[in-house]
Amino acid sequence: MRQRIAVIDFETSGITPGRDCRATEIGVAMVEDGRVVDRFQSLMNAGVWVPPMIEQLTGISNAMLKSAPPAHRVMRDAAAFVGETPLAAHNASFDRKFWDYELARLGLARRQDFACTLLLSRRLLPQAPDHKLGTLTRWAGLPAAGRAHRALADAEMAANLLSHLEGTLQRQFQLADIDHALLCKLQKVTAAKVKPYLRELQAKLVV
DNA sequence: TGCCAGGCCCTCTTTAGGGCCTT
Repeated sequence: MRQRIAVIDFETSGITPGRDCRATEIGVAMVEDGRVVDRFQSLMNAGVWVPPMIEQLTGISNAMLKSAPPAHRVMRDAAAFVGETPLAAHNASFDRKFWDYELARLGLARRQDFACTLLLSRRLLPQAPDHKLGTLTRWAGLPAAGRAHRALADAEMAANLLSHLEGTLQRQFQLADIDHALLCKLQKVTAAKVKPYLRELQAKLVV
C-alpha cells in the first residue's frame, strides 16, 4: 500500500478513559509500502495512578510517569505527527476511545476513520490459533518489534500485521490497489460474508 | 448501596449468553 497509515497503540491505566483512567504511553508507527517509515513514542503523565497489575503488564511504573512529560503536551505532539493520515490499531475500538478522549481534552476532534487489524485478521486469517497481537505476530512469522505491551513495540507489530494482511489480500484475491477506505469497508462486512464480498470485488476489477 | 467496558462474533440465537480482545 503506497498510502501512508498511522498505526497507533496506547498503554493506559485501565480499560475505560475517564477521570481515573488515562493514557500513559503512546506509540505511532507510520507505515508505507509495507515498511515502517517513521515513528513517534512518548510516556505521558496524566496524573493518574497505575494499578500494580498494569504496572506488571506494561512495565510502566508510577515512578516512570512522575518524570514523564504532561499528557496534554504529548498528545498535541502526537496529533501533529499524525495529522490527517488515516489511522489503524489492533482492536481499534479500544485505542479509538482513548485517542478521542485525549484529543477532546485539548479541544481537538478526530476526522479520519480507524482500520482495525483485529477485525481484519478475524476475517482474513480465520485459521490463526487466536487473534491476540502477539500470537498473530509469532504465527505469521513477523518480526518482534521489542517488548510486548509497550506502545511503540505494539504499534510496530500492528503495522507489520497490517502489511501482512495487505499481502494476504493481494495473494488470495489479486487485489492490487488496497487503500485505507477498502480496509474500513472490509471490516464492516460480516466475517461469514467477507470471502464472497472479496470474490465479487475481484470479479468487478478483472472485468 | 454497590457496582461499573464495549464492540464484535458465534451458536445449543434472534424475546440471549458467553467468549474474545484491548489495558
